[in-house]
Amino acid sequence: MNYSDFSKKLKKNFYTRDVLIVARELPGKILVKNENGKLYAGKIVEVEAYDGLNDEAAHTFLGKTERNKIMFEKGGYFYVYFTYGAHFCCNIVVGQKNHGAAVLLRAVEPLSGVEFMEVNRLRRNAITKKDVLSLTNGPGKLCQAFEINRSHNGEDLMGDKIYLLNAPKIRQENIVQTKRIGIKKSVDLPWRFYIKDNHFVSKK
DNA sequence: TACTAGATCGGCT
DNA sequence: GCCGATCTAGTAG
Repeated sequence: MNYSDFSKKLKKNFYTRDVLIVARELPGKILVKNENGKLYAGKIVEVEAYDGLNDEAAHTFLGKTERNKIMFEKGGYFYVYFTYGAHFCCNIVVGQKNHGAAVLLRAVEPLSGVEFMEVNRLRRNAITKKDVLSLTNGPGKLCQAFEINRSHNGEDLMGDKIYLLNAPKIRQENIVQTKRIGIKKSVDLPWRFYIKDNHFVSKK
C-alpha cells in the first residue's frame, strides 16, 4: 500500500457530518503522518466521540477557550491536547463550524514506521509479541509512537503532513459500540467504537 | 490477573 | 487550587 497516495485521502465532506456518523466510520481508515522524513501509518481500530452540545465530558461543553478553539472549526482538523502532565491525545475535529465536536483516536494497528514507533515507545526494538501490541493500543501511547505533540494541534487534514486515507468500510456487525473509557462525566453515553476482535484495541 | 497509587503540568475556576 | 478523554510500576493473590 502506498501511504502517500493522495487520491485516497479522505475529503472534507467526510469530516463535516455528524460526529456519531463519522466516529462509526473511522475504524478501518488509515492515519498517516509524514514529517522530517519519517512516515508513520496505522489502521484506526478504536475511537470515541465527543460532542460539545450534550456531552459534559467534551472539552467544548463549557464553550470556546484557547485550548479547544480548533474544535469549533469545520471538520477536517487535528486537535491535540496534553493531559495528566505526561501524555498527548489526538482527535479528529468533525461537524460544522462552531459545533465543537471531535473524535478521539484511542488505538491504531501499526502499518508503517514500526521501527520508529519501537524507539519512541520502548527506546529499543520490540522483542516480544506483547511489546508490539503495546506500541499503539491507547491514546497516549499512539501519540508517543507517532511523535504527535502540541506542535500538531490545528493541523489541516487536507494537507500532506497528517491525513487519513480511505479504506474498505468495516461491516457493521464487526464494529463494537460501548461506553467510553477513563472519564467521570456523561459516563453512560455509548460513544466508543472499536473493531471486533482486533488485538490492538486498548481494552476488551 | 487485578487493583492501586504516583507521576506531573497545563487548563480552567 | 483542583483535577484530568493516561500510563506504568508495584503489590497482592
